[in-house]
Amino acid sequence: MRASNLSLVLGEVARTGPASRARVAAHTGLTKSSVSGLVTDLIHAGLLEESAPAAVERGRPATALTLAPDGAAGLGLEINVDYLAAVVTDLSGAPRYHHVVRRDNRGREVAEVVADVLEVARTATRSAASQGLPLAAACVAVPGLTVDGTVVRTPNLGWTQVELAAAIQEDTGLEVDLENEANVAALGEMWFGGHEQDGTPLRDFVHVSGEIGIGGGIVIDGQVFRGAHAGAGELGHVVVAPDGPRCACGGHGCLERMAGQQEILARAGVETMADLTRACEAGDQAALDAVADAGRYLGIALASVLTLLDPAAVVLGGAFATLAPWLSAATSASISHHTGATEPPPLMVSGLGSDAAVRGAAGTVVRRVIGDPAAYLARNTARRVGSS
Amino acid sequence: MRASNLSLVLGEVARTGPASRARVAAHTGLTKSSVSGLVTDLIHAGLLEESAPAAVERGRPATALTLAPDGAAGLGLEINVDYLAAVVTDLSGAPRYHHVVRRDNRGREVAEVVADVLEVARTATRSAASQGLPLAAACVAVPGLTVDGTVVRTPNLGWTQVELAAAIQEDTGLEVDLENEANVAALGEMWFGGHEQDGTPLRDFVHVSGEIGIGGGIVIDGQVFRGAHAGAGELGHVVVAPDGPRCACGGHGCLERMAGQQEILARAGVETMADLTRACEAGDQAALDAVADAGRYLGIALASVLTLLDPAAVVLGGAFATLAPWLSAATSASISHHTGATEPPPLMVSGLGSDAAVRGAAGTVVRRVIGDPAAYLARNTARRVGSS
DNA sequence: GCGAGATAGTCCAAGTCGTGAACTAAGTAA
DNA sequence: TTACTTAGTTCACGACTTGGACTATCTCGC
Repeated sequence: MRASNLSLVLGEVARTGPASRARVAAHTGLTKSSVSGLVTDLIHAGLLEESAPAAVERGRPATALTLAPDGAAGLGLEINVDYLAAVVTDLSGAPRYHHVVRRDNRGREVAEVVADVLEVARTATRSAASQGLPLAAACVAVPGLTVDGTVVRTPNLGWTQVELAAAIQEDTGLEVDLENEANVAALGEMWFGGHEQDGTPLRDFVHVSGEIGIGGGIVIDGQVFRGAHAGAGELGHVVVAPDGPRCACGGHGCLERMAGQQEILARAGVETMADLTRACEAGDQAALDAVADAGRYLGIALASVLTLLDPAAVVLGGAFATLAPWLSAATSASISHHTGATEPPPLMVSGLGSDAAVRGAAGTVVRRVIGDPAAYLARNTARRVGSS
Repeated sequence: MRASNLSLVLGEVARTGPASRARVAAHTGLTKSSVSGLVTDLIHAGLLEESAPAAVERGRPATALTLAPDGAAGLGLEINVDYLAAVVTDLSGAPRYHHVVRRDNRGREVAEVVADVLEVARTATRSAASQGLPLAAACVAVPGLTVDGTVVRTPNLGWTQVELAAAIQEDTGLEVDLENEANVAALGEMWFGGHEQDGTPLRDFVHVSGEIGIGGGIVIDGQVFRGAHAGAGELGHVVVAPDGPRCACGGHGCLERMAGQQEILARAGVETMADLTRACEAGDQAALDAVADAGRYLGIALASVLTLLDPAAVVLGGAFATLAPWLSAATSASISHHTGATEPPPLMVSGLGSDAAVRGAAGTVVRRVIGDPAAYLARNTARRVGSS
């Protein structure tokens, strides 16, 4: 009904940029009159704006419709092993505020870290308010499994059963959603990474995020693939060495055990990722071998991923993006060796690096507004009525 | 609009069996009056029927609504390596005609096999007509990759670029859809296999169909997962032995190369699957070892599948269903060893065996009618008008 | 066996929404 | 200036859903 048509119109403008009512009508299949009505509603709601008519060839010039720069905004937060981050995004997805706090959160009290997150969130909220941006909701990227606003566990932070969403919601007054870091990173990469294939944006791909652990985000037809219990995409624990050593997860021969950061650093004989990069740049053979080894294992895992999921591309993110120059050749060779495909999907390198997850989290919020503007308006007007 | 509401009502009856208008209204969220209107339309269209009122506790007894047994029917066809099959299914999914022709199709001319398929289809069509079942469309299960009505390739039949859909369509006058055998087998298993989990039908699972090759069907939220180029689910070519031998697909160490029928038979030292089953029943150690070995490899592949896709269950079909008694222990152990999960998803055994694919194909047709009855009616009345 | 209560289903007036045609607005090309 | 082209609005109509009133048909308790 009208709700879905509102989204259709708003989504069309969001996708294709400034558009006239007539073009929206043509693209969506609705009639000009319907679009006219829907557009006036969206303008009154403050989500759409008219801008100056563009010069044209023939006929009456079209009045361009654009997403209102102060229509609705999303707050993205990220809790990670060695940093916290916040981003505020407007309807178009453009970042309007960006802040990162570097600090190793391993071993710290959960309450302490949560307090830091609240502080970061408050500062971001104030910035949004001062810019006149109404926050629709917040989304938090967490490096672990989340269910219904609760962090079930984060392997590398050691959290279990933390009611994070409620805490942030109480403090900021915003609706809060928790998401797996690998999943929102994949979405961020899709929306803001600028990847294209045959001229159209990527909508089916696998994103590999190599932070301390190895995560994976599977995106199919523009949607994150979550599986039955929200546990899908755990690329780090695909079996790449059936007779391999025991992994922290309890399995044997997992990718993370064979090609995780700890393993690479140990084999290369260096301490930090920065050291490793320097060693590779200097042509250190041990470092290059260690990275190539990891690339080979990654290729084995990706070979299975490609045959099982048939994605259109693979995007290397996080640490793997940094190591790509010395890693991707080995990975590509390994993929070819294990799939026999003459033309495996392209191996792309992340354009956002570590920002992908926060930006994806913030983007999730505004995409949800675009996906159902009626719901956003209903909530918003209801709140106004309630508070008046 | 009305189209989606018609489907909502019809789908409710299809899911929950005989239901009163009132219950449909309560379940779907529509009002009683809307349901009344929609139901009269569906009855006039011949898709729904009123049956005798059931005895009740208090109040006016409800007139039960059931799917019309002769409302619309689907023709399912299957072309496989060593047989052809046809099934006609009524709206409820019940098979009303079932015919299998056993014959090894390897090495035969494509045209010959297609002629056989047409013959099988004609006989099925006649049977449907004599039962008063109006066929809505046909769906053909093919053991290979299909795109847009064309069989791109079938590894074990050696077909390439066969315009199968057009041929069948011309001969039968039905709309024809081609599907991958493993995918429709998974759907058939879901709809007609009787699998349940916690009292609700399975909707997220992986179906392993071990015929001559090893295929996989991934079902997520009741939908087949196809990937970007319709090539997803190729379980047979997941890497289970990174240093293993070359597979026919060009890769190395694929599951099919390590645990396919040929490999098992060779290792067990027998000629046919029937021999193998007998040997296992007799307790022959070589046979038992061969099957257990295959089970172990299958477990490695499934471990990766479980971590990547997080399904709620795994269903063993085809030859693996037959071998399950001697295979599943090894598979379960191997899964546990490689995932470390304390409670991996249950390993179920197919209830349909080799019938899963044809029944799934026929079911696809009627499910499509239920999913969009308005489209079916539009096509049907248009045809009637056109031919009158 | 008769009314009260309960449940199923229909009917109808009201309101919502998209459609399509006619119309107005605003430009270019000759 | 006229013809043509494209953008956008207005409005009557039709298709649907809704909600309430009304009818139908059963069980239960007296």
